[in-house]
Amino acid sequence: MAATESTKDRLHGTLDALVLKTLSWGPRHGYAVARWLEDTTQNAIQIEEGSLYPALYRMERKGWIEAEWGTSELGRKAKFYKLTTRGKRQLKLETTEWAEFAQAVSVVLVPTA
Amino acid sequence: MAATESTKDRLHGTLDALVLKTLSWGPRHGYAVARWLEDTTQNAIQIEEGSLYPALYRMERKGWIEAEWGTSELGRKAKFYKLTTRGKRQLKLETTEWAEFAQAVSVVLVPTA
DNA sequence: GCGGGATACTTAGACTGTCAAGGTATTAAA
DNA sequence: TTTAATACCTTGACAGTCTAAGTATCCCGC
Repeated sequence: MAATESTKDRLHGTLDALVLKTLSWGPRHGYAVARWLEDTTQNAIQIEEGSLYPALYRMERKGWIEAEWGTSELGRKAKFYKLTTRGKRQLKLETTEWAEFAQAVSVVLVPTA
Repeated sequence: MAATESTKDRLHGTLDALVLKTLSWGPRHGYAVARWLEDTTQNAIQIEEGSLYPALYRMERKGWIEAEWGTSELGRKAKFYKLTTRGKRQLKLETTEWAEFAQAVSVVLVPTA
């Protein structure tokens, strides 16, 4: 509700890159990934759990990340994900693509120049 | 194929703004909208017809644009769309949202600053 | 005058990724 | 003992994109 209805749609095809980038700072469990993204973007980006966990499984299947059970900072059971080599490559690729796409959209939407 | 598979996904929730913006320069028919966007972005943004026309119908239903049959520059029957007042408002809104979203994503992906 | 290519619109169907909303379990605080 | 925060998981719905196929017109070259 807070963010406008359509804001969510924009995550399409970008969520993966955001999660990969978050993990590039070191292993984290899912919940922490979501918190970190919200904090870092001052809630501009909010990730629903129903989007996050499926995304993590997806990326694990693709070999971009690896999971391992551990203990969270607060002493709770948690699954820690870490970036693989392929994940790093993928992150690099998606970052470039995002930059190009964002640039193109900006050219259209804000052409005042 | 040319653009990576995920590039397309990024259009999600952005296509409307792009089309509205295109029409803000004056009425155009669908085909011309697609051409203009491709030209302006040097093919970084490619719009499939199966996405474009449904998007136009959707926005017409929402009252953001209005259609009128006319004749194209090449003397062919074509449906010209023009922005309504509500469409202009919507464009403004989506432009702002896009800027915020893109900013947030950039903060995450390119934090080197 | 005939075929091919660009123009221009339409629609059906599949797919994918996000979301909402529910659930489990543990821990700490109230 | 009840509440809230942490942490994970799952189901089902939905929306918007894509692929792919079709219609029709017009122009050009041969």
